[in-house]
Amino acid sequence: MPLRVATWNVNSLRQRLDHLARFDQEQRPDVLCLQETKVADGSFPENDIKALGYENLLICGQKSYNGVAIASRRPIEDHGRRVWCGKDDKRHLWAKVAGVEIHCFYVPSGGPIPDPERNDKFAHKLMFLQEMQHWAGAEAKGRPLLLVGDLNVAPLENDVWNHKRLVRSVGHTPRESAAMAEVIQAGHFLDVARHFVPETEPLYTWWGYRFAAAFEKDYGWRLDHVWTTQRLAKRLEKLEVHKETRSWERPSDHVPVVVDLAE
Amino acid sequence: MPLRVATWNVNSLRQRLDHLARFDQEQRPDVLCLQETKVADGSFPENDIKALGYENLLICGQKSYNGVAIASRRPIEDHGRRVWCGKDDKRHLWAKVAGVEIHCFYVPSGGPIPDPERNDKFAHKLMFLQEMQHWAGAEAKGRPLLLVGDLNVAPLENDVWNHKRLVRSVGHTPRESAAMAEVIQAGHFLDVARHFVPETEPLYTWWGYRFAAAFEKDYGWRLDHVWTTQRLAKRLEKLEVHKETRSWERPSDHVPVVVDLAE
DNA sequence: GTCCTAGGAG
DNA sequence: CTCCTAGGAC
Repeated sequence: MPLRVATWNVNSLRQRLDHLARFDQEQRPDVLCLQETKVADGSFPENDIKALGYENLLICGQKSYNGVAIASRRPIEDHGRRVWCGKDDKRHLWAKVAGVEIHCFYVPSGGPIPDPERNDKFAHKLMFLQEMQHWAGAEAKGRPLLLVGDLNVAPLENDVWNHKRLVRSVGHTPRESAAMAEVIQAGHFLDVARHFVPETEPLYTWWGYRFAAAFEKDYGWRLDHVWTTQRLAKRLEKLEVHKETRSWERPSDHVPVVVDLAE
Repeated sequence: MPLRVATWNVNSLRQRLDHLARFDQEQRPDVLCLQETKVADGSFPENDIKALGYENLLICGQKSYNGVAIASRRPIEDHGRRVWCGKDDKRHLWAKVAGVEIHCFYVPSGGPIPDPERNDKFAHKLMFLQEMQHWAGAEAKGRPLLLVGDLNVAPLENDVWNHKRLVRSVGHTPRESAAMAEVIQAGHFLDVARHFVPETEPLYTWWGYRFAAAFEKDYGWRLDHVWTTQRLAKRLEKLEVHKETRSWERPSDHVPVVVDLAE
């Protein structure tokens, strides 16, 4: 049995408990990394998550915005979190499970305008990616580490439904793609989804709510990622993007991504 | 085939379209009188209601609060509405169907304190009932008229789950019960539900949301009423309170009441 | 569009 | 508790 890790931006954990239960039943991950839980720690639905069999919980949330959590069936051997850009806005958490350091990230989305001078949120996003780069070079590289989460960047042409149309849109600008490439380089990371699915094929994990037909027309973006350091690369067995959840009733705009690591 | 009329405070029509469809399929009323539609006329879900077979629609709504509607499978021969207490807050509508003048009312709920000096909403409710009394004596009496709706008064002891406890609560005060009795007297109305169900038996049409267990414990109130003038009394066939709808998913706090009039 | 917040109404 | 409004985030 491999170590199975899932990452999912649930867009409000309390609104997604049924989906989480169904997904869990169908995929049975060992570790669940959640983003955008949007719940203060005191209101976290601990019992619901434990009832699914996740006895080991790390939560790092706040009211309304952001928030991450890691739920594990297996013991958590070590854990921690880091504050990014001097803002404790609940975007990162890590847990060591079965010897693997699993990092759960929620990178800022970056606001509407891809210009750090005119848009503080975009500046925050770039700074966040830069801090990730420094951290990757200093701390991640060379360790048995899995980095997952909603990184809010679709770096490749086939990571969005229309590269030409979207290349000036936040999430797919060359500047963000370059920043993401630098994080990968600094940490010697492997982009696991693209390890299994060639760059020539479209691959998406997010379909917006705003256009009702976005999912039917497959107007998607690959914003959710799974990376490993080189030390774990040989243990990769498979990766699946669970697109079907996007057609469930009242879905998250993101779908879960599942990775299996041989033990 | 009798003329079947249903009254239902739906607590937002747009939130209750599925319930309405299910109720309609099971009971097939000829005329549907709705209260608390909470929708402006421009946003009324006309197509959904017509799709159920109600080709004849009267709507009288506004954004957010109140709002009434009459939907009929049979032709509407005449119709109208009256402004009560000088406030055009969408609480009344009437339609003549098969020779019967059907009046749909939504009486103000009356706020929390049963004192017109300290609570303008209670004063408004009492004034509304008084205007109904004048109207009943001047206009309703002696006509073939059916008055239905959420009257927001449970006038008898067994119209609430605990008379003693609730006798000082708005909706069950002696003052409101007396005001309602005066409307009935002025219009020579028959309280149809109590014509079929003895006053010694509890009979409710509303169970609040605030206590989760209100429905299971049967902490109900009879706020929704069906009255006829004497001229229609001999045509009464039956009355049913469709309590089962209160246990459907995401229900209104009120349940529909259905009356059959022989033709 | 679908979340979140808050306040108001019931 | 379940509606509604608005504004904000994504």
